[in-house]
Order: sequence, then structure tokens, then C-alpha cells
Amino acid sequence: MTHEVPDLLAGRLGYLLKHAQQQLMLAAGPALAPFGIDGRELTVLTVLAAVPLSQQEAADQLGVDRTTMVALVDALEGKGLVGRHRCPEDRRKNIVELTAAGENCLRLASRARDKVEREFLAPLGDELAGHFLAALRTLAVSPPR
Amino acid sequence: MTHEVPDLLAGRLGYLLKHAQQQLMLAAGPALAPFGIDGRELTVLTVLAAVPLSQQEAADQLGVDRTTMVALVDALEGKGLVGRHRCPEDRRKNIVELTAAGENCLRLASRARDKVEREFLAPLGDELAGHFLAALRTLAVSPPR
DNA sequence: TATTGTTATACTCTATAACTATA
DNA sequence: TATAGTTATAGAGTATAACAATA
Repeated sequence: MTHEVPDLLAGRLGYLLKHAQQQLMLAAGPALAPFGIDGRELTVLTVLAAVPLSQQEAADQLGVDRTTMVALVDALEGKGLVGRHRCPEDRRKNIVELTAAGENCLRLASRARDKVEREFLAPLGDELAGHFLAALRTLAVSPPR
Repeated sequence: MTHEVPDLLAGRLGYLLKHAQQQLMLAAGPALAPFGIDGRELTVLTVLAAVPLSQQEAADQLGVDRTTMVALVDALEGKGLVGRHRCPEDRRKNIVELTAAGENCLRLASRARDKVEREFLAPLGDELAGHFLAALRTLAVSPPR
């Protein structure tokens, strides 16, 4: 659901973060649809492509429960984008690796997502966009307690 | 669930927005708990306090469905923070107004939330925090198509 | 005993469809 | 006919608890 930001809420950090994310997802959905995945699945592919991980390890990186990871891998496997392989050293683990189709999908979908992000940040201009991303990176990390 | 931001995802706008919001909610929860409300309910109180609105009008401002609004008002009414009043001019509408307890809760909870936001943005410093909020305001608004 | 993957289950948040009362 | 509020229902997305296989 799209809607205007009421002036009353325009200074609310939580409200703004939530709606900025929704706006981005609204733009990312159609951009990724041609590749048959959504933003969350693209993130999973990204994590798995760098180094083959067990489901548990991938879940930790993504910050989700291991039961959530099962469904995520099920979906990607069903699309032929990843494969599960029993780990020989520890047969409790599934190593999840991208298929050739998965690698291809990741490459194309990443490009599409980058384009969406650039267009999303475009209203800020290059310099401000850079500062914005840096600030966001600072804030997304667990706060220094 | 808290976790570190993996380097791989540290440049991902969507990932960062989502996790920044989660970090903020994690901090806001305990801060608002003493007042018996959560961040979303505080937002509802904020919108209703400015001008008495019908449920539909409030739902529009908040960007939620009117069926979602029913549950939201139910909860706040159950806590004695708002009251429903049939609108005399159009008896289909419920005007929702803050009770004295609601006004009091809004005042105290707003202060607590402001403190959380200030602390959340503190790592950026005053100037960067201001720029960050301004950028976020720009991005949260529906993009100029 | 502890860990990994899995399943069943439940909880939160939200929306769609259908009902009612009003207009 | 159209709108406001309500209810029932369903769909995401996520987590907890319990189980089997493995360590």
C-alpha cells in the first residue's frame, strides 16, 4: 500500500525507516520478478555464492532462524537455483551451493537490484547518497553498548 | 534476533534499511513497555491526538487498511487510552479521541521514544544525524514518477 | 549430550471478502 | 449505490518445540 507521509510523522525515525524500506521493496519486486526471485531470496543467493555454507551457517549470516532457512532453501532448490549436498566431514550438515542457473540468476538479478537502488537514491545526489549509505551502515550494526 | 551485519551485505540498501529498523525497534520496545504500548500504537496516538479523526481517516494517514485500524483502536480502547464516539453529522463514522489517560501516555511515551531515537542516532553526531533524517524523509515519500 | 536439519505448530501482522448500518 | 465499521478468514513471515540422524 502506497501513501503519502503525513507531516506529523515526517520526523519519526521508525516510521521513516519502515516506509523507506517499503518504498524500496515496492520498486524491487517488479525489477526482480523476471528472474523468478524476490529480494530476500537474492540476499540468500548472495550469501551462499561467496562461500558454500551449511544451512545453519547461512541462517546465522542472514539473521534468521534455521527453521526459516529450511523453507528458503526449499524454495530456491525447487527453482533449481541451489542444491543441497551432505557434508562429508560432518554428515549432519547440508552444504548449499548455487547451481549454474543459480549463478546466472544471481548475476542478472544483482544487476537489476543495483539499478533499483541507484534510482531509489538518485533524489539525494551522488554525494548525499554516499553519506546516507555510510550512516545506515553505522546504524544497522548492533549499537555499541 | 540480533546479529552482526556480514561484510557481504553491508552495502545492500534493502538489507541495511531492514536491519536498522529492527535495531531501532529492539531499543524502542523496552523503552515504551512501561507505558503499556508499542511503537505502532504510539504512532496511532500521535495521529489521533493532533485532530480527532474517523477510523478510516486515521487508517489513511497511517497507511494501513481500515480493518487493521479496527484492531488497533480495539487495543487502545481496551487500555483506556482512546474512546470511540459516533459522529453526529455522519453516523457511519467513529470519531476516535484520546482519553485523559491517552493524552498522558502519549506525552510520556513520546519523550521516551525521542530519547531512544536520539541515542540511536548518537553514533552519527548531530550534523550527520540531521542530514540522515533529511535524506530519509526524501526517500520515504513516494518517488517522483 | 549437543548439533543439524526437519516437521508441526503457533503467533504476528496484514489484507480481502462479506455483512450491517448508515448515507 | 456507495461508504464506515466490523467480522471471518487467509496469507506472509517468522519463531518455538519436538523428533531423527549424526557427532
